[in-house]
Amino acid sequence: MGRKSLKEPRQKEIIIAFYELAKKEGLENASIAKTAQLIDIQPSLIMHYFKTKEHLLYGLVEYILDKYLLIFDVRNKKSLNSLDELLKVIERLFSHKWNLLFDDSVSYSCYALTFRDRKIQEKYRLVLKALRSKLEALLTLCNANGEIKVADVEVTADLIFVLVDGAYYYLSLITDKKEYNLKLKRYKERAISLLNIAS
Amino acid sequence: MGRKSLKEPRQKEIIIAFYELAKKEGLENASIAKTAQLIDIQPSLIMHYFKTKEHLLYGLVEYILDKYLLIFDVRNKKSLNSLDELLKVIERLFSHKWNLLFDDSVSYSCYALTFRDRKIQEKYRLVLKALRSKLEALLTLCNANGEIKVADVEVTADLIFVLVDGAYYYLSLITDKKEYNLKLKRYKERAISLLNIAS
DNA sequence: ATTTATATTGATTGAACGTTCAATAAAAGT
DNA sequence: ACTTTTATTGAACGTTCAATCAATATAAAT
Repeated sequence: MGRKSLKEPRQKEIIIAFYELAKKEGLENASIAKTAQLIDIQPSLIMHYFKTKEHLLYGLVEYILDKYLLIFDVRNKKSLNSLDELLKVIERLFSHKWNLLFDDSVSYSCYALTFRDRKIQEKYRLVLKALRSKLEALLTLCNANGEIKVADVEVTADLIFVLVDGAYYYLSLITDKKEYNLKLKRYKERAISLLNIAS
Repeated sequence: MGRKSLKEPRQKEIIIAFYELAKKEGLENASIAKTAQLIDIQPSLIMHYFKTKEHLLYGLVEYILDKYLLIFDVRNKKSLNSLDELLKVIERLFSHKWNLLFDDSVSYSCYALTFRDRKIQEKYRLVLKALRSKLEALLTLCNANGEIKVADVEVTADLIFVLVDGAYYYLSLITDKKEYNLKLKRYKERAISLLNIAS
């Protein structure tokens, strides 16, 4: 009995508003009051769904990290062979805009929290490990199918992500489109060269 | 005439205090009042030397970025040949603790500012480009001395920094010392393998 | 000694912060 | 109709924030 709980959808709505605000003004300037104003509710309602601002922050981090894993959702109508799927994933990794909601500023701010918040650190660790595992599995599959020849799939998967993460640290600063695309292409080719694709 | 200006040393003192505070509590929790308290001065004195908090932040970013360039100050008593110097620089790049004052949390927070502050973005761009240029010069020198054989020094210098930046994005999360050192060694060897060192 | 420029203090401002709480509204089950 | 549970409001709390300003102190030059 009693009223039906709106907890889940309301929490998500609040997190999304908080994220939108953080994208516009920076995570450090995103407040509960402003978030509430954005979706026309009272600040106290946010406190009702998240006991503290810290919990709201946890919600945001989870929301963002969940998006990371979507990179591997490559499926579409036509069933791809494993190599095409792998290449498509790598393509996505280096496109970085596979998700329009992605925001670099907020991402790095959240990542910075990792160093002072154990829970957030653990969340990140899990996701980054999961990403590597997924790529590793894909490499193993392609290996078995004789499409690529990778000696150590763990090392290679790791290295590809190192390339991706390192690439964007620098690419984020490059405004010149030509230079940006040239560098991006280089990095991507470097990653693909690690695969030893069977000819 | 009039009193001698203390501007430079005082500003530096304030920036360092602000940095220490940011290291402890996170950049987003570092305030002017707390900084003042740390070095036993009035908050208004900080406002005297930095018109706004924004300017204090600029000071901090410059202070941090200046440290980056110290990686290349490898000189000591014995004069090294160019290859040894190069290897020492790479060693440092992958040690990441060449400077005890370095703090990852504050670094990523500052980097996040890049996306919403043009001036900070420009500062970062300049420094990251300078770092690559310096490594490039070193590679060119070693090439000329026949110690290495690098086809495109620009591409290689860039790639080494991509490896460094990408490596630490993941390494920061690894608490297990063994795994940390193993991964670090891998990344470093991968970078060195790009050099084609003459045997 | 006086002038001049800078250093530093200390009080104060208004706005924004996260959080609390009591009160009311709305919806579900009995 | 009554109970129970959750949703939501709106006012208020004390604290901290960046910033302002007038007043005083200090040190150099004349």
